[in-house]
Amino acid sequence: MAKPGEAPTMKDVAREAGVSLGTVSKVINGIPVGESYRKKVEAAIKQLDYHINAYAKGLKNNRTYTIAVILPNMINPFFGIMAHYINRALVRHGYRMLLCDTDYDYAKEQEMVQMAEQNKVDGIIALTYNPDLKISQNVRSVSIDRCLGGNTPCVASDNYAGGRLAAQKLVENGCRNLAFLRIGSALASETNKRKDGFVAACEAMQIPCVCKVLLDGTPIEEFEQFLRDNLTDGRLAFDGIFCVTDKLAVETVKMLRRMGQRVPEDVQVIGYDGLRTFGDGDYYCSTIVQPAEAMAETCVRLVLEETDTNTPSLLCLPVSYAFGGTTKA
Amino acid sequence: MAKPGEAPTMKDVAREAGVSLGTVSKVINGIPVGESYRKKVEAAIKQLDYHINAYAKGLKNNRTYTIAVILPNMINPFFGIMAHYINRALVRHGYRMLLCDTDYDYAKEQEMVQMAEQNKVDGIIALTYNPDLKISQNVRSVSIDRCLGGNTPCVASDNYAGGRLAAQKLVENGCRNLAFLRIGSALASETNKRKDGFVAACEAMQIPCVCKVLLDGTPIEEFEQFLRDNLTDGRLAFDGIFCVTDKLAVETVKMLRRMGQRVPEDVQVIGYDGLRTFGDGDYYCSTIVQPAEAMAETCVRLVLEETDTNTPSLLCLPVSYAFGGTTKA
DNA sequence: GAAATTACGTGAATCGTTTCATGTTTTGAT
DNA sequence: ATCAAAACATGAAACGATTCACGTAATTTC
Repeated sequence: MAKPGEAPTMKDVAREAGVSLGTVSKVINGIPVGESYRKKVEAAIKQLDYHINAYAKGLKNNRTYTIAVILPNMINPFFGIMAHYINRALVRHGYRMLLCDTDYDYAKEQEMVQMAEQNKVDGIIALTYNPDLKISQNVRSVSIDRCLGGNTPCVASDNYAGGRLAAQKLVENGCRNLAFLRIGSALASETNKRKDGFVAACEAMQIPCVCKVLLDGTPIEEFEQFLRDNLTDGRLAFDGIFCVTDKLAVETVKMLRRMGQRVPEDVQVIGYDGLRTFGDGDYYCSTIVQPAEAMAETCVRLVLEETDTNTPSLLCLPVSYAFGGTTKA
Repeated sequence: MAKPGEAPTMKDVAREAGVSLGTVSKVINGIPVGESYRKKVEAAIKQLDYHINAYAKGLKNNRTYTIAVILPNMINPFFGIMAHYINRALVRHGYRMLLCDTDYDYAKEQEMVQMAEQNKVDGIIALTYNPDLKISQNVRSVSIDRCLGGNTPCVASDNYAGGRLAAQKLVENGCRNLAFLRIGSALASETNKRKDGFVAACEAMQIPCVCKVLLDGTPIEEFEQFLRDNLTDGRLAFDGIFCVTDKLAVETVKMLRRMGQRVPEDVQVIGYDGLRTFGDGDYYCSTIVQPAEAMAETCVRLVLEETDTNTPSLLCLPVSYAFGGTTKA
């Protein structure tokens, strides 16, 4: 060993094994080398407990095998699930994940993108609702659920089809007066298409449909007010509600029950995301299931692959419906 | 700019600004430098859109401002919450988080520790149930909920006090026949103390208490069998159950209801963790709340601080009780 | 106003890898 | 036995940032 406290370097290994630096490098990188040499080097590596210095390697190779994943918040189970599957796919490809939880802070988010660029990550996967996020063209990037423009392809669930599916299921289950509830950013995101698909399906089926959209940050109580405004003699004007997320659906069910409505007997509710309690239990509510694993794998494939002019700028993955007790079926 | 495609280096900045490398370095690191020089350098940096290369910096400084966080699975909300607060605390200290989701795979976990060591992270925070995890003494480390020995201090909620608190609450609420349910690793972990505290409190209060412990991987149905074995004429032998996690508590409530028991009227159930739906809604069940944020901050403080011989090897943070509908209060 | 002192910018050396032109050894053919 | 070709180990240079011994210019002192 070189100095007791210091980590050994390739030079130490070379000295210990009695070979040259280049030979050690070859052994480490699996480049063919004479049998006897390889054995000597391997012995020395074990002997010194040598670990390669990823920073020196990254400096020389200009590759770090690290992908930055930027998302708003890890407490929200949907983001946790995405992070899990993205991590799994990255590890399978020999990459690591630098995870940046932005805490829904746009400034922090932009900082983290810069940090990622400085860190010379090999790519960025961003799940963000920040409309102004700027990602350098020099680094490979993929976004989830929001198109960022530039060279950044976007992976999303098929929000439009999901909206349609929600409407169809509600109508199949006997609903004749529908409502759509959404809370979120005012800006165009793929998420808006949930509404578009829902409304389009309602029109096609000639079913009346009311939309209530709140801006991010509005207290959730405004929905309760909205619902109460549509209540006459204990009867709600809607018998089917599509909520833009499972989280909102769960809140809505609570509000409805507070108002004396029975779910699903009086009103049926469908959410969007496909979340389950603890990841593997029941669904929180009847829901349109996002293909989280497929989305994660698609992101990873895109961020690692060479892009060409044929790379689509938006990839929509198919959704499905899952019964979760807040509809009749 | 040097070459069109290449990222500019400090050398390019120096040339553009007409100063030396050392001056550029000083400006970047906030070391005082003549006003006119600083301005020239700052202009050049903006002009070239220069970003420091974190790998060259890491190589030279032997510090990367990156902490590896190892946890079993990001889908489990408790781990997501811990990751969130750990990330927040790290960012506040100017550090980044390399997150390793091991998917409950011990081999992968050990690999990730090695990867972290290779990557020259400045420290490791590990939340693991692997009894044999080896962490090099050369890297600062902190564990959560399981003491790993060596130089790795452990941060945990006060599991023993939590167990006692659960027993006290159940008895306060009128229970006179208690049970403890646990599923998990056979090996000693801090988590075992939940049982110890619970049992000790029962003895102190002279309340009978039965423990049922299953090994990891056992199908959950075995608990149902256990409960049915304690059912005579529709009456369960227990009127209060403490489950080792909220997840198990939720499953247990489901089983009890399937068996025709009313919760909390016939049987009261308390879990452990303090999880809430979507992070900010209601508790899943009545529960002993782990101080996740305080634990995260303690971990970060420990992993960044210089250790000395006075550093405790185990830090237990206080827990609290939260009502979540599966007890009478 | 000259010498001494301070202030500060400079650039070569360094961190631990990888790469490639070079040199040495081995192999095989004649 | 000799030589050409192939095979393969060698180590200096390079990646980009930091540091520190050095040199130059500005300031102070008597």
